[in-house]
Amino acid sequence: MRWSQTYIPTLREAPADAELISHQLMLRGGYIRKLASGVYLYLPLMQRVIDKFSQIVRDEMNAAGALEITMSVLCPAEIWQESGRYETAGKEQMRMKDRRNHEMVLCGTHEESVTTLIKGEVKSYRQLPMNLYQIQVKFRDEIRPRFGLMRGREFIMKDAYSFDATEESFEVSYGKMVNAYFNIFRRAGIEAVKVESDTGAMGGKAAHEFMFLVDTNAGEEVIMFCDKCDYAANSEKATFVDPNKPTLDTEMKGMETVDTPGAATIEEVTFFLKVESTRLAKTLMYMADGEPVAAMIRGDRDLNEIKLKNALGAIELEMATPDQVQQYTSAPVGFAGPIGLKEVKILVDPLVAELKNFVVGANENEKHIVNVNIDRDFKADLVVDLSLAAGEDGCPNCDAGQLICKSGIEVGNTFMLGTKYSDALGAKFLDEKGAEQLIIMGSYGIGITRTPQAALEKYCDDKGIIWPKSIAPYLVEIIPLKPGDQTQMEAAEKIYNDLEAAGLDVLMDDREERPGVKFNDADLIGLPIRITIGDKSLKDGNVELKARCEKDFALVPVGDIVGAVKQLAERLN
RNA sequence: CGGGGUGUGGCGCAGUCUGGCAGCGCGCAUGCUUUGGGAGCAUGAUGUCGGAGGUUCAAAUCCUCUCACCCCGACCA
Repeated sequence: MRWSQTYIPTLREAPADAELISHQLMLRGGYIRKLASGVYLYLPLMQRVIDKFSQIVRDEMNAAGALEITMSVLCPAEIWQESGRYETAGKEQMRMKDRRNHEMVLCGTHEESVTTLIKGEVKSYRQLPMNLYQIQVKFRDEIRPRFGLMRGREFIMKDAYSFDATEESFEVSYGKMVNAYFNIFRRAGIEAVKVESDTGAMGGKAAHEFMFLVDTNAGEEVIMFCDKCDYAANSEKATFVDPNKPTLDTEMKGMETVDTPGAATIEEVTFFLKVESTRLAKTLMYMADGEPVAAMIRGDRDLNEIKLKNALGAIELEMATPDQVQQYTSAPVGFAGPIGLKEVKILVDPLVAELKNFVVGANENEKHIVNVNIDRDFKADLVVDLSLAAGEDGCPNCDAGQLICKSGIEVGNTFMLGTKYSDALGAKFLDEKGAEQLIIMGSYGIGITRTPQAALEKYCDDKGIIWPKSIAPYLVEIIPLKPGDQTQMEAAEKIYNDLEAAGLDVLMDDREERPGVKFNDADLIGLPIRITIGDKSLKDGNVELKARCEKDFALVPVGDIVGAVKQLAERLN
């Protein structure tokens, strides 16, 4: 492709509303433009990136035995109502009515559609296993779209769905997908790690996420890693071994209400009462689907709202407002406790449940109660892990390990759905014995538009993008410094034709621009290899061959360029 | 939804406090010169100042309402 024949509108300055480096580079490099909040247009370079990454995904999915199909973005609301997700998806779901006033959904994922398809087709265990996938646009009315393609309201996703007759067969299917994912990200030049994750609104029994680890503030997820073993989990999901176990009293002491004037926070109370924060239980008031809930966490720990939400089976969970706290505890924020609470469900973290003689709020302004003991002084409705794992916590998987926090961008996910959707929508088959069984399902996503942008958080420098070669829009950029010069252009055309004939993707900057402009644009759009054709080296029959990620260039005779380019590409990421 | 902020030519911004000709840099067009890391000179085009209403002799500027966009939080299949 010649620069003059395509459309690469580079910008000297990034539009002011782009925060992330990757977002700025996408805009400045002429890859994308914004149409509305969370809605982007993909320009020619981006389209090529999408095509290249999609092709890698396609190759590996096909190699794993999955079949490509295309399902409609539109879906009748009824099957979402049947699966129950019409409720749980809530405002996240784009909806519309057709001209007959029929409710339709603009899908953000396709479990309902694909399960409806399968239920009409699969009748026998002989037809299983099966895996169907598509690469298609998705709609999610994100509460807060941001970071360009990282969190849009419309985006492209590869979504796959597996169908199996038995658990054993499902394990194999799931393993194939996990394996395919590692291949995909490796081939795309992106190092992704697999971590345990919460299942969220997808439901099912377990899930994993594939994370691209970054040092920038683009990481929307916090991942906990063990420094000794291979344990890795999203912080939403991570469990841990408590490293700060307090020494426990042997006997229960008598409960006593004490004045704690001005002491509402954990720090203030520990200072005032001169007790360790590990001997104090904080009681956090939440509203779960409109019902008040008290969650008790040891003073030194933070609550994991996902764990709380899951323990309650709640759809909506939010912290109680100060007014609600006053209403349910008869005290201002800071003095809530479990004793005397009425009509409030009490959930207690195990680290609190094991304590003896601990401190809680008294549900009375400026008062706390000391020497409180669970069961004797109050009853928990449920004792369940509610604590957020933190750095330096013990690893839940091995003895010696400590957890470490890292920031990551989710580029893929895999869900063990079990029979949630087949049950809800009635997708059954007959097994060998002629007995009716529910199909066991999995679903598997990869962000086609998100992943390349995520990669840019790492693959860039102060001049611009440095694409991994397999998802770069072109492999090579040729820069004839003087397009008006006949000798230079002859060399440029020969190189251009030779490279194209060798099947390599080439972009030639044939614009009548000054060298500085071309060099800067080349660095900005970030093609892996640059060939500069100028008088300096051409007088000896050479051109300059340079990798975007390296500082030095090599002189290569015009006739040897194809081999030299291939050789250079070989050692680039 | 709560908190903070921004809307002025394609992009980046000044002007708003204190009402008085709508400006600057880049980009764009034409010409000449220039040509190995974002050229110089000259000439030129491009704006319903986000929108609606109001105050005023006069509104980008003051008031009211509204819309869009960004950041933090909640949310995230």
